Amino acid sequence: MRQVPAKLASKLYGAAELIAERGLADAKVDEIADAAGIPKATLYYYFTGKDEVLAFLLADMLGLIAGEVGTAASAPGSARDRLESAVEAQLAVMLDHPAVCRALVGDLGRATRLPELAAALQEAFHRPIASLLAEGVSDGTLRLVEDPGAVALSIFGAITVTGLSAAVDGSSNDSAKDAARIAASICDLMLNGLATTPANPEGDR
Amino acid sequence: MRQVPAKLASKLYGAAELIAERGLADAKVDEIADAAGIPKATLYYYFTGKDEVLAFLLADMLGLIAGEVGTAASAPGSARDRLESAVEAQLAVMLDHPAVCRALVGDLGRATRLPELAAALQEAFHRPIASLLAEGVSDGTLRLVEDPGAVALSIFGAITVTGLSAAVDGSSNDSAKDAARIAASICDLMLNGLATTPANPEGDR
Amino acid sequence: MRQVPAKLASKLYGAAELIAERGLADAKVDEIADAAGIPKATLYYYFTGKDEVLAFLLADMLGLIAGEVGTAASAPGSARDRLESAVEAQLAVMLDHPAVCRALVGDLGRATRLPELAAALQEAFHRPIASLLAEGVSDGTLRLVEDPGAVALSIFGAITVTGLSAAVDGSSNDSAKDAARIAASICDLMLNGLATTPANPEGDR
Amino acid sequence: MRQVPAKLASKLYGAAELIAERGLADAKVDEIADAAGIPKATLYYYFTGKDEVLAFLLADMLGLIAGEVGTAASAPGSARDRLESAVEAQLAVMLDHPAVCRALVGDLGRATRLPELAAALQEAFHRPIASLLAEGVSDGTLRLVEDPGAVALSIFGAITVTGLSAAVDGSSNDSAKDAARIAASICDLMLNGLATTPANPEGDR
DNA sequence: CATGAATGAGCATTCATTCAT
DNA sequence: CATGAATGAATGCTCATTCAT
Repeated sequence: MRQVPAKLASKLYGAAELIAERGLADAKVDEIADAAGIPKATLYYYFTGKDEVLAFLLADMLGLIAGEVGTAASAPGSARDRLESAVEAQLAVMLDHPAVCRALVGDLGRATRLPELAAALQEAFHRPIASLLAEGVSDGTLRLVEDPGAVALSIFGAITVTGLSAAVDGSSNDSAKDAARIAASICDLMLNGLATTPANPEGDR
Repeated sequence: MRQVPAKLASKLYGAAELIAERGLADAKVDEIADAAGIPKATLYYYFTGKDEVLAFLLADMLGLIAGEVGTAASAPGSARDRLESAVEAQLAVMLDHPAVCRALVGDLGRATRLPELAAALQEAFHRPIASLLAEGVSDGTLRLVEDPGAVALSIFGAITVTGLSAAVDGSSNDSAKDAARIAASICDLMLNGLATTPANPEGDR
Repeated sequence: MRQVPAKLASKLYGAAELIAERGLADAKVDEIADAAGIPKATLYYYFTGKDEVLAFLLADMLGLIAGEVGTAASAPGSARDRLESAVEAQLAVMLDHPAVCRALVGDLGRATRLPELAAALQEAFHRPIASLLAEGVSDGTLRLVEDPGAVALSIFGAITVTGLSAAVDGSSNDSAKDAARIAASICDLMLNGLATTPANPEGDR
Repeated sequence: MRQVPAKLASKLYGAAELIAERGLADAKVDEIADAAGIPKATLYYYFTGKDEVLAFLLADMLGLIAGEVGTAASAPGSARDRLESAVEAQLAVMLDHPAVCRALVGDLGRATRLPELAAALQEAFHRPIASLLAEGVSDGTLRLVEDPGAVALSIFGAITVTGLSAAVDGSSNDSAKDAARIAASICDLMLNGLATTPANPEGDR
């Protein structure tokens, strides 16, 4: 895989919608090239095959997301506040790039099959949350739970599915506002819970 | 698509693992037929094509899941208790059929593309939760949230992603126990939240 | 091939239109069965295979035609008069059964490949004409030509192509009248020729 | 269907014999490709399917025939002489390309189904004859008949069937001589008729 | 006798990839 | 450096035929 020129990379994003629509496996190289507006053979000049094209696209997208979330997560403030920022950042980036997001999550199943992709997903989405949970326990702004891994996964799932749903829906056109609203809902749920009575001291079950 | 005999349906489940492993697009019809132990042409006698085979499998699985979750959700007891039962039921059925579940979520992207499947998913997973949330507000066991749709989606996401993760992992062999443990974690999170201080009265942001 | 019940035979004629439309090779057994209104497997009860079904249909049709033409050709009268009757009979039967005729002639190419069919065609269409030409020379009503075979073939071709054209066209609904009119044209041509000056005695070349 | 390179076109003629022998429906794409000496996939690069390959071949052949016949028909001389030339030209080209001719007539049934092909046939064979008949009336070398369309069709049929018969037979190896001999027979018939007595003035029937 | 269900064997078509220019 | 033309290797699907009932 040669150094991909920025111009080509940006053109390739034009294919994200296609991938979101058809799925990775069903997106033909011809279609990807057409959607990107470049000759098919040119793809093969820069990439060694279809999979590499897709890997490049996904990696690029994930890098973007990881960056934004990472920034929010490492800002100053309490872990709890930063968790809220990170949730919002994650939703914001998903709603900003709905096609990319659909392509990514739509072929989530591939994560099961491509370890590399699974790791990148973990890095971009899951780890920041897990870290913030731990930090929250340290700085006293979040309580200690029994199975932090499951909780991080739950939060990740809540964000991802809610974000995907909004991305697929696509009816709104103020994505920043949507992200803020949804993030508020999720954070309210995750922080305050739904119970009308405080948890009894003996545990929940 | 002809009426599929029960015997054939059950044989087809033998192909779920394959689909989970390879993904639908990469699972050759020959392989599916082999995995199910039936001649390829017989598949085409009952289904109009590869996609219909998958659609049948997914629909069948979703029906199963919907049944189990529905039973839990409509048992006697407070809505809050039933929510906990439903979460556990959902996780239990996911862990009971890990291959099916992986196939389902693995091709989740298809849900974006097949409205029919999206509707079935909604029916099996999402709606029971949404209903219980509303009932909880009525019977006073769950508090009223601002955006119940987003909350239901979040819970659905938490369960699904956590369940998928456990299904993919597959290291344990007491799935019922796993389901109970994970369900407890999720419910603790969803009911009690993570905040160390009660939500301030002005709202969280 | 079992004795074919008359009822079945008549039903099979319902498939002639289909064969005319699609061609023999492209008419699927399923389609033939559907067109005839009988179960596909029943065809296989009476016939050993697709080809036999087709052979039966074609043979039956040709038998019909041969009979009508034969009757006209063996009526009393001069050979020349009987030639005219035979031409008209042939056209009449073609226009009476346009689908059969199209199926038969449309797959004329098959005659090249199925010797049996070629022989039957010869018998039904070509031989009566050749015989009448010879008889006409004997009874003095038709002149002797140099290559009687070529002439018989020419007449056969003129009738067949003209009849096929009319059968395909299908715009008229008085087939008997059409047949008479076309037959008159052909006979006028074949008997009197187009030359404005009599043939010179040395022959045409 | 892309622009077909001349080289490819000429190679495809190598498959005409095969199509003539087997018929289009029974000629496998593999066999056609083999007979033409090109990879199967290359056929699909230029044509959208098997049918288009045949359509191209037939159209190409018909173009050839139309050219030769057109030349003969537009030479100087009386219409009657040119009719004789055209008949001979048509037979000559049929006997020169027996495989093509057999393929053409063999799938003549297709003409019933492909309007495009029917039009091309009309153009190549039928129209020149019809024109010459009309011109013959004008220049006084051919008499006026009642139904010129039927007569043109009859002549076309006579030539085609006779030519096909000779092409299928294929026993001779001096095709030019054969064409001349058959053409003479047909022209003798068409010009002078078979009647031993002149047509009676009241018409033939 | 007749037929619904099932299938073996084959085939048209697709598509990722190569490579000469 | 970029690409139009060409193709090898699969693969989804069809369809004539069988057979238990």
